[in-house]
Amino acid sequence: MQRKGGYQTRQKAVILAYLETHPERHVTAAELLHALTENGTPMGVATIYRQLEKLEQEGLVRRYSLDDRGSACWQYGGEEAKAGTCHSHFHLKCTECGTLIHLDCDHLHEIAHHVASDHGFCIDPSRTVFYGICEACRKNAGSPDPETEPHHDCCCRHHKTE
Amino acid sequence: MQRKGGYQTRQKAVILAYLETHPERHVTAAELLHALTENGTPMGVATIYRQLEKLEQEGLVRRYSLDDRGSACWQYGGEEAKAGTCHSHFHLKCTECGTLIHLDCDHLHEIAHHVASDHGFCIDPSRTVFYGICEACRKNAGSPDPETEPHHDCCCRHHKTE
DNA sequence: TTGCGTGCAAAGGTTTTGCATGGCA
DNA sequence: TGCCATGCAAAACCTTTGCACGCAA
Repeated sequence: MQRKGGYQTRQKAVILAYLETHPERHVTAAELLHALTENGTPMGVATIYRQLEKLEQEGLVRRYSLDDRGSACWQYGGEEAKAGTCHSHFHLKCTECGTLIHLDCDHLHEIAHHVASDHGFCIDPSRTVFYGICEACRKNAGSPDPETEPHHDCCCRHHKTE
Repeated sequence: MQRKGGYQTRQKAVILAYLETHPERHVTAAELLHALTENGTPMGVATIYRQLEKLEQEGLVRRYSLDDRGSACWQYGGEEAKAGTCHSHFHLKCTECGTLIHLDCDHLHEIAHHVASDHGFCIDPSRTVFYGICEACRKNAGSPDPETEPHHDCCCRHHKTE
């Protein structure tokens, strides 16, 4: 195995370490810059972008475009992070309040299979984000919509972050 | 009904006309700028963004964030465009070649229902894009992956654009 | 006439790039 | 020693904003 990942530098180690210790977070370049500066290990913005790109190519981190517009963000977890945090499930993002819901649900995996087998398209769950309105915001908006009222009889796990 | 849409200006009409005549396209602000300039009806970038924002608020056009990063794009079709082009189905975007696939599939609508009823989250199909690898690119990459080889026994309609 | 819409240019934020220097192997 | 990585600053992009003027109603 030759030069997998190029040179070993302090900057690369620090970035990876940060992402590793926050496996559930989707971090933007700006947040990373800020966090590492406070961390006592400041570095240039260019370095952050360049290293994130490399780490992504190595399969150690994933890049997302969660914000409707604006900045991209990254998260630890590739093939080598089997213990798995977010690469196996889907994300739901509320366009109202911005809440990000992690949803690990068999129904959704079924869909991915269907699309792959019947439409020839391999969905990448780690890059796909469902946009819509979350439960809380729908209730705040005063449109409970009984037909879609949750009845919580599903075994699927889901939790929120950010 | 008062001032629905404010003043009637040449610029607004031209933008809307362009989107109306290309209902299947997802157009970026830059493309619009270029097209309208060639069209003989040039206008400032700021006007384009401002009008697109208004048209979106009026429900006449939809805003998407299709590109992994970079620019947003817009498409004709809101509540008033019932004949419907893209607001009722899902989009699959190939991260390899950029192809955008429009997929109108019952399985997917079923999923949306499941997520709504069991997880309390109302998915907005018009804003949700599935990322992954399309059939053509998977074959080019030389990884046919027999388990997910398409067998085309699905009645769902799908077509490509852009 | 009133005030929204327009155009231009400047400013905003995110990401990329050029170039000289620094540091890993 | 040979390159790759870094840092800084400038540039590239997309989008928004300020301001004076134009135009719809």
